[in-house]
Amino acid sequence: MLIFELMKNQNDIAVYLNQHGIKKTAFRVELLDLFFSNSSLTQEEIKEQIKETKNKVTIYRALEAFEKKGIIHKVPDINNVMRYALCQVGCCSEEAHTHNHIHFICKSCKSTYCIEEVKIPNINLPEGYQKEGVRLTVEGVCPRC
Amino acid sequence: MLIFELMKNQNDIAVYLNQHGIKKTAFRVELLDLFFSNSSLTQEEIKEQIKETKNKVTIYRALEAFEKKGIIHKVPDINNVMRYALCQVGCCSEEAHTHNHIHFICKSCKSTYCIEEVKIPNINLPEGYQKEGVRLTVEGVCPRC
DNA sequence: ATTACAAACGCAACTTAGTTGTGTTAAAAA
DNA sequence: TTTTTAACACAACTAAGTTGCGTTTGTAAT
Ligand SMILES: [Mn+2]
Ligand SMILES: [Mn+2]
Ligand SMILES: [Zn+2]
Ligand SMILES: [Zn+2]
Repeated sequence: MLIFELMKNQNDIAVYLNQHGIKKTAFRVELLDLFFSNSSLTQEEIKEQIKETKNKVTIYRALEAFEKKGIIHKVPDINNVMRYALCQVGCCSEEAHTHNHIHFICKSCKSTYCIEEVKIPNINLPEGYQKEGVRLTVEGVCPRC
Repeated sequence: MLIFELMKNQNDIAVYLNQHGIKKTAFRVELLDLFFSNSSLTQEEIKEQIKETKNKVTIYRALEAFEKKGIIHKVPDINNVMRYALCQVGCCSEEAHTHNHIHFICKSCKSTYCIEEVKIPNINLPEGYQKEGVRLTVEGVCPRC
């Protein structure tokens, strides 16, 4: 289920935040709202589009809180800049992030997509390696470009 | 074939650099030599261990040259810091990097390994996505830890 | 409604990765 | 030996991300 099917208005967003133990400040409501219309965001892009604050620290601390509560997750960019994207509803929580989808980065428009339809295949490592997490990123051209 | 089987002494290293159109300066010989004894290196780690220069720019430009010539390749770190590792002999060149192995990052000792034995599986993307490159990174604990 | 507490905010100051330009040095080709 | 060009060093810069601290504000208890 996609999260934005649940979010009809600002009030729903505030409730969603409260359910995750996050206070509904004007900025954090606006930030979560912004994630509904963007497949992924960098701190920079957020600063450009958000009205409620221009403070980098405030943005980073909100992102940190959202991630810890299982609302968003990190996606490494093509240039090693961190991007952030929504988690599926019910997928992640304060206890653990459980998604195992791949990420697609468009070389043309620089968008980053969470491709839920494509799961990360099982990887068999050589003797002695203990696997704890896997990241799989595909680069190329997205359908819109 | 592993590159360090070929490199018996400093002179072999110099020849190898020249074959790739890179001048044999004391620093670049020392740098290439350093890669033989390290599974991967960051700019920072290089600066700590190299005697011939402490200049960040010199290091970055050497890494850039090595990568362009197909001698080393980039590996994104767990914290989005770039690491660098040797390419297999005959695998890559000035024309193209052709490796498709996975990378393993040890959470304990922070080492990054190129695991040549494990190839990146084929990924089938949804309609409309054009694949150009794939990165697969596994995090966990390495055999030595 | 008032109060009390913790979460969130804003500001300043900092660290570190990575880049760009320019003049100088030195390796290799002519 | 001379010429060419890659490589180097230095300074100055951009941008990501972090830390500490005093202030403000949301929320829940009284
Ligand atoms: Mn994702
Ligand atoms: Mn590798
Ligand atoms: Zn695109
Ligand atoms: Zn290890």
